[in-house]
Amino acid sequence: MTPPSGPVRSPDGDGAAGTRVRAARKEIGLTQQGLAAAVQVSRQTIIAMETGDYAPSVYLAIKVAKALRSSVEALWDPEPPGEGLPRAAAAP
Amino acid sequence: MTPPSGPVRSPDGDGAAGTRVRAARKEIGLTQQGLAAAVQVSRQTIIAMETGDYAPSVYLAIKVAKALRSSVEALWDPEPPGEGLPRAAAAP
DNA sequence: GACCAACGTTAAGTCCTCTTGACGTCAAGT
DNA sequence: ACTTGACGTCAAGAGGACTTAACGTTGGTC
Repeated sequence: MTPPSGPVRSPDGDGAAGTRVRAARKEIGLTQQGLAAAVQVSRQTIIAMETGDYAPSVYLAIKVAKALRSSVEALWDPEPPGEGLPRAAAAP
Repeated sequence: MTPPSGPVRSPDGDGAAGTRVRAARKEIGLTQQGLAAAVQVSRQTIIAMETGDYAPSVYLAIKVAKALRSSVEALWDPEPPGEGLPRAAAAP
């Protein structure tokens, strides 16, 4: 069975990252428009990011994490550190 | 002038992230197929990531960074830490 | 009431991230 | 010579990340 293609998305699809982004944004007192301006995207993009199951490009995620004084892993990692050791990569 | 839409990409478009991903992969002795299997994407995706100006989704980037025992910022941040303080976000 | 800021939804369009399949090249081993 | 593994390129297709524009709702102020 062929998996659907398209950008890799959150494994659980519950929009948890969007909730964390919104919380971090409010933590530093930014509006959605303010964050949008800070990272040079449209406000619609910020709304989609906060309200939906959305997978931004890594470059946008980095800009957002910096603007929110956080890190990409803190905002988007489905398995926060301490929840389990990284899976050992298979050797060739 | 309307900017072209589509995923946010590397600001300098020089494929530097791909070079870092490849170096990190070789550092731990993985083949492209091995990394592809570890992060559950196709080998073509890994090739595109390493050889082109490519902006993976943040979720794929996190999986790759973990498999390579690194971090998203280390592999994809165009401005590594220490190159400048984060820009202060505008208050509402 | 009017006005404003902030937010959420809808729509249509452009661009790119992924997928599979196939082919070719290179290097090492037998 | 042949075989195998590793890598890079090309093609076509599906899905979605972004864009602008517009509208509606909510809450606060005057």
